[in-house]
Amino acid sequence: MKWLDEDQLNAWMGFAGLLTALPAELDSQMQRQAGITQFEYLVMAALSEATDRTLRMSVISRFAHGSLSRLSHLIKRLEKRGWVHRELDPADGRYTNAILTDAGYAKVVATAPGHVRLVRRLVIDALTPAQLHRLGDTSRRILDTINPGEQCPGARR
Amino acid sequence: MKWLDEDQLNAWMGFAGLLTALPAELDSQMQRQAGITQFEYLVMAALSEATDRTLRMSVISRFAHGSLSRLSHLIKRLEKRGWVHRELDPADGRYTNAILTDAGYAKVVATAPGHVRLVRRLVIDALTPAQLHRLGDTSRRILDTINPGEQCPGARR
DNA sequence: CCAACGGAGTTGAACGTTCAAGATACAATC
DNA sequence: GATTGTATCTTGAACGTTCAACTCCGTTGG
Repeated sequence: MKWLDEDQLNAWMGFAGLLTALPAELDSQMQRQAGITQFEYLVMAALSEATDRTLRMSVISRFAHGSLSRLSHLIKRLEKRGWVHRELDPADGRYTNAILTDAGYAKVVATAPGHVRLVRRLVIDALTPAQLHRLGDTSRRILDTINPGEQCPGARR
Repeated sequence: MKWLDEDQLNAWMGFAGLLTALPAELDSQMQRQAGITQFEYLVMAALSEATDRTLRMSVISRFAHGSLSRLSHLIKRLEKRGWVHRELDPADGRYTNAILTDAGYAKVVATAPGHVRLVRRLVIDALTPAQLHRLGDTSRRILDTINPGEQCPGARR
C-alpha cells in the first residue's frame, strides 16, 4: 500500500477542503437568494438554453450528473411550482420531455445574475486567467479519469 | 452585469462538472466498500489522529465544514454502531467530547487503504506533480476567498 | 447571590436523495 | 405475432441533512 508523500497530502487536503466548502457556499447562497437548489438551477438553466426549452429526462440526468430517480422527483417539484411541465414524446412513448414554462424561464433569468456574480467573485476573479485556464484543464483531466470516453458538459459544443 | 467570456465559461463548466462528479464518485465507492459516508469517514479519520482519539463536537464540525446539528445526528448514528461514544467534558460541562472506540479505530484502519487508492487513481496519478501542486495552491486561494482569514484543514501544520 | 446572557449541543419535523421495485413502450427474436 | 429483452421513467420507503426551537452549563454584572 503506497501512502501519500507530504506534497501530495498537502495538495489533496487543500483540494478536498475546496470540494466541501465551495459547493456548500454556492448552494447556501442560491437557497437564500432564490429559494432553489444549485441542482434545480442547473436543470432549469439547461432547459432554458435548449431548443424549445425542451429536453428529455435522461439527457438532463446525464448532463447534470444525477440519477434518473433524483431527476424525476425534482421535476415533479418544479412542476408543482409551475416552472416546468412534462409530456410524453409523441414520436416515441418511452421518452419523457421536460419543458420549461414562461414562469420557469423568468425564474432562471432572475436568478442567473446573482449566481454568475458569486461564481465570479469566488472563483473567476480570485485567480489569474492562466490559473483559471489550468484549473479547467485539470478538471477535465480528472473527469476523464472518472468516466473515460465520456464528455463533460460544456466541453463538447 | 458582466458576463463570462468563452475561456472563463469553458474553465468554469469543466470545474463545475468536477465539483459534482468527483464527490459523487468518492462517496459512492466509500458507500459500497465500507458502508459509510465520505463525511462519516472524515470525522472518524480526524478522531483517529487526535490525542486520546478525542475531539470536541464543535472542533470536529469546524474541521469538517459541517453544522453542529449535522454532527450531532451523525455521532449518534456512529454511537449506535459502536464506533464512537460521547462524554461531557469533566472540566467544563458545556463541551461534549466524541471519542473513537477500538472498533471505530479498526474501521478507519480497514477503510483507509481503499480510500487512498481511489484518491490516488482519480486525482494524484491523473496529474503531473506540478499540476497537482498548482491544484493545491489554487484550491487554497479559492478557500481563502470564501473564508478570508480562516485556515483550511491540512494547510496549517 | 441571582438574573440575564451567550455559547454548546440536542431534538423533531420538513425536505431532498438514494435505493429497490415496478410500470410502460418499443425492438428483436423465434 | 407472442415472447423475451432492454431502456426509460416513476414510485414509495429509508436514510441523511437542514432548519428552528429548545435545553443545559457557565459567565457576567448588578
